[in-house]
Amino acid sequence: MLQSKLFYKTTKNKTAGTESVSHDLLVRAGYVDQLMAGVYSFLPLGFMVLKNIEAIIRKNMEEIGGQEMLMPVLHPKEIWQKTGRWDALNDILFKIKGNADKEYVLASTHEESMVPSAKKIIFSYRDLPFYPFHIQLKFRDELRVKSGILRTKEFIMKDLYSFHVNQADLDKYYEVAAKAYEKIFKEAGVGKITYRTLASGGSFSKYSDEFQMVTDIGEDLIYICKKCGIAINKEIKAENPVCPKCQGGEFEEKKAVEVGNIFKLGTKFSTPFDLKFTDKDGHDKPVLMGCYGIGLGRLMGAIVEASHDDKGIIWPAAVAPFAVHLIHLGADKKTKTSAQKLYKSLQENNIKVLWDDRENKTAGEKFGESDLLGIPYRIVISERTLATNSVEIKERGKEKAKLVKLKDTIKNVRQHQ
RNA sequence: CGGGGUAUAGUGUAACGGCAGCACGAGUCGUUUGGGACGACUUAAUCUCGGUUCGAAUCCGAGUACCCCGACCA
Repeated sequence: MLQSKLFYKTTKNKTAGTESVSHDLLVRAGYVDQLMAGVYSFLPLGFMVLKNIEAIIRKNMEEIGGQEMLMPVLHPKEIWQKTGRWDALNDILFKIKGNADKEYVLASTHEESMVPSAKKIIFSYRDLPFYPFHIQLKFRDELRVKSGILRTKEFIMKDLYSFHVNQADLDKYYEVAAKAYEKIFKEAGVGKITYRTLASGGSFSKYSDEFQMVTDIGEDLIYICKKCGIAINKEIKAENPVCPKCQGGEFEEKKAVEVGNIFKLGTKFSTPFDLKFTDKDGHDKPVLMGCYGIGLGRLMGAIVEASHDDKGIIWPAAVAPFAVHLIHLGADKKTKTSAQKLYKSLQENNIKVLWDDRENKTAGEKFGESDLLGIPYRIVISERTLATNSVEIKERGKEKAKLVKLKDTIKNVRQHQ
């Protein structure tokens, strides 16, 4: 991608009226654009990051048997009345009216549309288990939006729903899903600061597991067990003075943001929709369900909260919009030609590269913007480096740059990927 | 929804009740090119409605929007 053609604009000025770092940086660096409170566009750069996050999630869901599908956002009122959530979620549900005053819901989650589909597919124990998932927009009229893309009224979420013949099968799969979640956060570059956290199950069950990323802007307080590394949410800490996993008692208190949550739904939704199956013994039994969510935009914001410095964002390689930020300095033809060649060569080797091909920009401007954008590798090519047939490679977030022979550039970048 | 704050060019900020200015950005031309260049010219703003006043960006009232704190959530 040529930077001169990229649909974005950065600014040196701090975004007015923003408190959180991710909000400020993502706006300033041209990743997102706010349309109103809690509603954002993902500009090309931001969309690239979002798609990278999505790809990691999709891959891991498919690895545990997930089948991706797409569900409607526009729901009829009746299915929400059936589960009681037309009233229960009244505060956050967007209810809209169509022709002839017919009422609809902009879906805030998708059990209500998933279960009716399952009812047409699942009849026998032979039809179970199933693990459909989807990645799409959901709407919640949050009473208060917060911190840029960390809490919004419209957000992209992955939800996987699992259907089981009995509790043992649900319990087993729940652990499989939890492992997949740990893998997702690890692959997204935040595994070391994201903790599986025992939390309240809300209206679904006694307990659920949250995945909490430690950052100062976090809204939740979690207690991390120093012995085994799992955590407990403050909301249920009083009930669990010792670690429920290893019985250890020493905790470290941290602020964290919830980037994922998994629930055992049990029969919460199969009962109202009368979703049942015929078991081996010939009797009808209710299907047991689990649900497993991750907010993609929130994860993106949380990553920025956890990974930045005073100059800008520092993307983990797996989610970065580009692997390499190529910068040429100086106006001489030879430098630009060499940069052009390197750009082509990187592309031919399937290394995602953003080339700052702009003229009339000083080194300072290019470097400053590069730091703000946060692409993992910065490659500088200039008269100075070309004097030794080299380029300069610097990792974002590290102080030192190194000179690498031009012909070894690709190899060098590869090694670090 | 309760509480607090803010509202001026694209962005960030000034202006005692008396000529709306500065910086960045953007545009044209020229000169520049290793950490946020230089010169010349240009572009563009007082949230809305009402009130007070000779006169309102400024004071008052209402509305709206945004940010922050609380309850809730991915």
